[in-house]
Amino acid sequence: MTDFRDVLNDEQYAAATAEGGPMLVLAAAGTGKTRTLVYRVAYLVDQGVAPRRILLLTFTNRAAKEMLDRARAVAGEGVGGVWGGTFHHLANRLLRRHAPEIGYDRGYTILDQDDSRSLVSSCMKDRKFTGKEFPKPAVLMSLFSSAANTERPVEDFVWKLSEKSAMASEDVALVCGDYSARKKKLGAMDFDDLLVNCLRLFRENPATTERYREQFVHVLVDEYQDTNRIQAELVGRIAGGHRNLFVVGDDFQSIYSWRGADFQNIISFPERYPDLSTYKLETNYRSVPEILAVANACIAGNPEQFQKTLRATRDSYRKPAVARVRDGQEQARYVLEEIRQLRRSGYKASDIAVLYRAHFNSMELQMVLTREQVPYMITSGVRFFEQAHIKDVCSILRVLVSPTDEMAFSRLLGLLPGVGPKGIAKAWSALGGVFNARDAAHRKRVRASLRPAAREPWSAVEAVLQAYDEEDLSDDAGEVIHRFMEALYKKHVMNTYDNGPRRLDDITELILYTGRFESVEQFLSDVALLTNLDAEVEAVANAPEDGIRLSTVHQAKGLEWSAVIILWMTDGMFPSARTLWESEGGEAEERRLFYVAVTRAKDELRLCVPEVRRNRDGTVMYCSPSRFIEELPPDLVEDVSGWF
DNA sequence: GTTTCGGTTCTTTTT
DNA sequence: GAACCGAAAC
Repeated sequence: MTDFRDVLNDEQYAAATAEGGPMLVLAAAGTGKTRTLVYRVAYLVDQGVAPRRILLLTFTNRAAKEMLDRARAVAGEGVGGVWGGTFHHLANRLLRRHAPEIGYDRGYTILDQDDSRSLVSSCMKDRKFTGKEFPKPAVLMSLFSSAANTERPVEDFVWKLSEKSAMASEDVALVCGDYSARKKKLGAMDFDDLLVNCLRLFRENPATTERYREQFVHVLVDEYQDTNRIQAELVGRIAGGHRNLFVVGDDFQSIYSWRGADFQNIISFPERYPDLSTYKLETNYRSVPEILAVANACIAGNPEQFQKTLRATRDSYRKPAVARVRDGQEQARYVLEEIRQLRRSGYKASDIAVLYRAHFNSMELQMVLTREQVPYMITSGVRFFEQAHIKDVCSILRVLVSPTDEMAFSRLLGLLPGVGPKGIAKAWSALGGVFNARDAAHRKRVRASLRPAAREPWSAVEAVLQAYDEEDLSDDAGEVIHRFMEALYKKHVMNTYDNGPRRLDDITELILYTGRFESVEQFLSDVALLTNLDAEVEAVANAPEDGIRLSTVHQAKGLEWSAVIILWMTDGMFPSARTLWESEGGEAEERRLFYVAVTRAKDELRLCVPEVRRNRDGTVMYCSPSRFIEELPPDLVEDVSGWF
């Protein structure tokens, strides 16, 4: 058995082996937060707590998996029984069991962002809110989400719409109501519904609540500063019995308020739990002192935070560099040159990351890296599981599992040649709003409603649907997808996309990925909740060659690299102009985001400051350097401008 | 009457 | 890219 004292410092040890009750661990960046959580889990298992009575809530599935894997290495196989995952996963798991208690069917489908958006779009069209003067569906969607996550009426958020918007606040509420009704009719929940409904379950059903309160003797929450109000209440209720609530977080790294996260949750934690014990982790093992000096300086001015100062343990090295470049092109060339330099001095490609505020910030760099054949990895704006081709092949599974899933049906039928919106609507009404793909009569009815040119390809799809029962494929999602690909989809991809082969590779990956699921239902239930980071873990594991990592700062949270280059440090980009005017605490949050970016770096840090931004029409826009650069004491950084 | 195709415009952050 | 719009093609 491991002696925890040998592997943890005093701060970490105190937290990991504490007795119980409410506990707040304030863990600054790079101070071994994950390590502490891992050993906390291992310690509890070691102490004889049954793993199934431990609940570990994390921000991503990747984090949960990593922690449990590491805890297993310390405390043995028993750790496998710990409940670990994201809030959405927990909610989904509970609702699959208890949905009927709040008036839902157990087999509800989960709408991902893409599905939600098109459903909102369809609601807007029904009310004739179409045209340039109306907000985009995605914008309305975000209002609905804000309302759901704060439990306030949607009218409270219409101020976020542009003043030119033609939508009155009653109209917004109307569409919001329609959207909820449509979801109910489809038997579907969006991401927010999962949380909201899970909370409803707890509020309305004391018996169920009691059952889980009893089960979970210990509740551990990672990244507590990024929980929203619903999540905080969920945690509070579920841990309300045994009151062993262990929350870990860093208010400096709260960067999700636009998604409803309320860092008051962590700030006011001591008031809500007066009997808590607090632990601070401030010893940083990751970064050289010069990088920590920049991190400490940039965050110091933010209001309302727990005072923490990163203490360095590593030896002095070089100062972070600020490179003032002309424009995006020059920035890309600078980054390329720096990457080559770092490689020459011995860093592996996978030791280097380029971080930025928004995905489109990396376009120029991507072009340069591609041209120069520098391998790189990127998780783009579109999530793996929301790409068109992935959703296309999943639609046949969805149709098999849920007869009321109109969205999947539309998607599937739209793949047939010569079938568009009208053809789909005709078929759906011929079916009377229910398509049971496993019923031969239903399949025939679809066939009859199709125009002749589409019937032949539909027969091929029918054969796949038929085989589902006949050959009992309900435990093999991969096989269904494979057959569908052969029957129809391969041809479709090759005719539709110029990067067809790559998309087919993705699908092959997906088929492999289905192997870990026991049934089509289980696969579908999980797939909507998988993030691109989760998918990427697989991709990276399978990739023979490593590359430079390109990432948004948000996606880089929790990760670290030897060398980090940050792009577009200009006012308007970083901090983002929109955030500044859209929300009150915008600047403070952007500053925390910058803090997160800086603290990803172990040895080398470069900050790029372009002077101008080129618009599409060729005009240039002058940019002032980011206020985050300007407010740094000049002696903390080295100016390397003019290297060219 | 429908579907498809080609051109144009825009791009914050994510479970 | 992908969403949207108008025009060509079926």
